[in-house]
Amino acid sequence: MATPDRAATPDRPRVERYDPAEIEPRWQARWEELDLYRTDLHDESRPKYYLLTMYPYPSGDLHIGHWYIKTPTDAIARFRRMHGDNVFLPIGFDAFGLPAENAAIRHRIHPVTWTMRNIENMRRQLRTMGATFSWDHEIVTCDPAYYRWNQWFFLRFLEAGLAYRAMAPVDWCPNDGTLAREQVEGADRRCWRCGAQVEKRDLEQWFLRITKYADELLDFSGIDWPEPVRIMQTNWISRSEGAEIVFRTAPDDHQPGGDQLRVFTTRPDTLFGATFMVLAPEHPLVEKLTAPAQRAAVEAYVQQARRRTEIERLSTEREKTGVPLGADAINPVNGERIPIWIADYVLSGYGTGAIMAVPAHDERDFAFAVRFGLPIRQVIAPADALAPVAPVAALPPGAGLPELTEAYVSKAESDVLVNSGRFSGYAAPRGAQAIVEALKHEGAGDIAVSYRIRDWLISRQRYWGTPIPVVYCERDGIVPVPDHQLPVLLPEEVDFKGSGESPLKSDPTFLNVDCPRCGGPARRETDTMDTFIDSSWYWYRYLSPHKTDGPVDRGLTDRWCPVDQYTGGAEHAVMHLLYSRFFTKAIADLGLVSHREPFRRLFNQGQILGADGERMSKSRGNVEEPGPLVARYGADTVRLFLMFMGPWDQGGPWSPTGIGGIHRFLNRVWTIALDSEGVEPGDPDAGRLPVGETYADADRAIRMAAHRTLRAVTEEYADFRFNTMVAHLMELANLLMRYRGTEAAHAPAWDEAVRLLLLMLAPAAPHIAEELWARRLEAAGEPWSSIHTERWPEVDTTVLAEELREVPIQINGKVRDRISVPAGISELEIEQVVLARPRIVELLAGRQPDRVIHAGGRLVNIVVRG
RNA sequence: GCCGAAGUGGCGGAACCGGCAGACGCGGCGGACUUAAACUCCGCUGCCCGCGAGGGCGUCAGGGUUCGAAUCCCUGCUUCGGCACCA
Repeated sequence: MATPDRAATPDRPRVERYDPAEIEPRWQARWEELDLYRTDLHDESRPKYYLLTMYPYPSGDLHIGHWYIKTPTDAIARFRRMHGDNVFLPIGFDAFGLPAENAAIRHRIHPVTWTMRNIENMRRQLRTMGATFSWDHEIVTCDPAYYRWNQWFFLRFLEAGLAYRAMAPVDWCPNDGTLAREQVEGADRRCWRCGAQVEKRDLEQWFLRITKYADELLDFSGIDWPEPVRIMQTNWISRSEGAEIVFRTAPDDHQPGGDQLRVFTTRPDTLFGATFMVLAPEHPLVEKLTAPAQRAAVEAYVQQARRRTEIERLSTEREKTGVPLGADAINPVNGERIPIWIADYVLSGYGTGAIMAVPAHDERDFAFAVRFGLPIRQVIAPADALAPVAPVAALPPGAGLPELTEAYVSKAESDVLVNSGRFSGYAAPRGAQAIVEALKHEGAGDIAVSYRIRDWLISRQRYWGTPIPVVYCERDGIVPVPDHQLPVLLPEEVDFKGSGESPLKSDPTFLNVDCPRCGGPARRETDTMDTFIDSSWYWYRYLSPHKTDGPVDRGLTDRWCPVDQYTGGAEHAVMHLLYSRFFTKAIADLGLVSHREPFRRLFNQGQILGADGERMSKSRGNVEEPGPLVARYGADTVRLFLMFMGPWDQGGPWSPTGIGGIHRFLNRVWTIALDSEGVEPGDPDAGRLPVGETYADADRAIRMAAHRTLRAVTEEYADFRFNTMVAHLMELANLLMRYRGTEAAHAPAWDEAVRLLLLMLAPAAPHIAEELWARRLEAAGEPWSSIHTERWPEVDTTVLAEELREVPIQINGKVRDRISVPAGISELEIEQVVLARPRIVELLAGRQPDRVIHAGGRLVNIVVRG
């Protein structure tokens, strides 16, 4: 601890030491008592600033990672407030989800109890950060007052055709039923509880039609988001343009043929090179087209594909597998019969679940053809391969082309079609166009767009989530729950043994209901919603958390949205942020909000890892708690240390090494502010101005340093560069420390520098800044007012204009000398001074400079030969 | 495999537009204060040569552009993040 009292002399009173444990709770209580940070959402006299930080999952304890995320966000809020903005910084809890349910199964504790206990704990811990959250707007997503609106949105989506039901595979354990992704463990995919082999099973589930907005979601104009996030979302959506082509099955001994087989291709120009077709094993026509002789092999393959672990299926290294159906398809462009195969490298979920295989021009098809001895026909060639032979169209098949040893995959516009009937000789892009037009004429194809993104599967076969508000009536089928019956409450008395089915099925009073339409017997939907639904609109609810006649307050969302700044982890770059954008667009189309993008600016902060470099988690035992550090150094030190560690978007492994340096810095600030007269007995030069410096020099140096620091720090806060911001404050403090006890410490410049230092420190280390501010006011006999309601100071540019600039002088790019020049001196003048310097004259040794380069007055480089 | 980010002292990192490499902090060394220790304060601290003034070498490796490159370009290596047979 600092012991400035060591410097006490009989004439001067002892100065108390810096004691964060006393200061911090006192100010936190005071701020709360004064409602200092309550945001008046209806105050229109100031510009609004909606600052959103991703709401935490209430895992139980706040770890150092939460501080790393939230603390700089709080500094931003305070910084904006000091600029006169009306800042809204809400907080809440992402309270639904699997961990609560797992706790229920493992420890026989109800998810409600577990969750609410954790939230209580985290609320208390969050307050120790000294952050300015608007607690009066808190939301908790497992509260029926919140999730009823999930249900309400779902019903609106259902009406609008944005929600629908379809079959989809889930991970299924024979003992424990449906499993979430985290419940499937290990490379061989075993159940987390019983260890049984997990398989895929098809269930009817609910989807939201996010694909309807695919094109709009690719458009990021008007929002300021990090490039990597935009790229990730763009890749996730993956729009590809091409054609859909209709093949027909050929008649044979077993079936009459004529069935349509639609394929999507980005390369219709390669149609003549299609030598076989491949269907996904799940393709609906597989059953019908399979020849009796192939039936056993096909069924075995389909079975195998279903059981295959994801790891295997995802491996691109794996050798291609597949089975012929024993049926043929007819190529619409030339009437050629080609065999139909099934193979798991064709995905049922993308395009049409079927492809035309063009082995000459697709690596995967090439590998497959080689493996199974299927023909490979080159139909695209680089222009120069054919140059000597003309006309191309007259060539016999394959003439002049070397045999392919690998697929020729090229997007060169100069490529030419060969072996393609009347299209031979066309340049590839024109060939593609011509072939599609020809197909279109015959109703056998058209241009088409395909997306990688799938509709959003929101059904979860779990308890701890929002019940999906529909019932299944024996007579009326799917019936939505009417609005006035919302919320459909989660029943409390359910069975968490976790065996087989959703706990919701174990409660007959929940399960069995009267049909809202006919009053007859009906069964409730027992699936709950993906928790990403909760987080897809929570920032709207923050504005009016207690509203009962609708999910959002139109007046407030119009005024406060879109969110000005969103901060959160990059792990949400795709799912959460894409779903949120979708939700906003969807509810804009429903007329509920009047903007189409939720977050104007996004910043991804990095992640703090455990000391072992791994993600912090209880199971790894590498969770770092801030509690002991706060107890030892205080919240301000911990806040500042987290900001100082490195760039905020970088994160990294946790190490408290160096936190003492921050604490020493705050001690120095304390000393500077309260004990400017004191001198350090350990410093031989203490109390004396540096050699050769006059009082006026010192005064100017202090003023200059303060304003230079202010200029830098202001920019650094605005750009979230907190690490260098802290470094600049340290530099200023170090400089002031040198003048402590000298006559310069009595001057107005000193006083102003201290004042600026405290104001600049206030957003980052709010408690110590407030304490020292209060003491200054008291010493000056002025009434107290909080430093956090002060205006951010202005840089005095006239001070900076007096600055002397040090200019390095290089000879052939190496620094050999330096001179001090006043700002505004001309290049010619500089050059004259430079060339007269004894050291430069000596080093030039009579040689004439070839060139003298001036880098905007920042540097001089003399270029000389030899 | 593809897409993205990044490689700088013993460590975290700084250098924002191509212009002083290593700010600031940690650690280390030396010193002051102290009966002593802790605390605090002061000085030094990239590597090599030199008593010194000073010089040489240095930003993952190799090449290039430039008066000048950590920064731009090419090739390669390593690490991290995302996606992963998307027709």
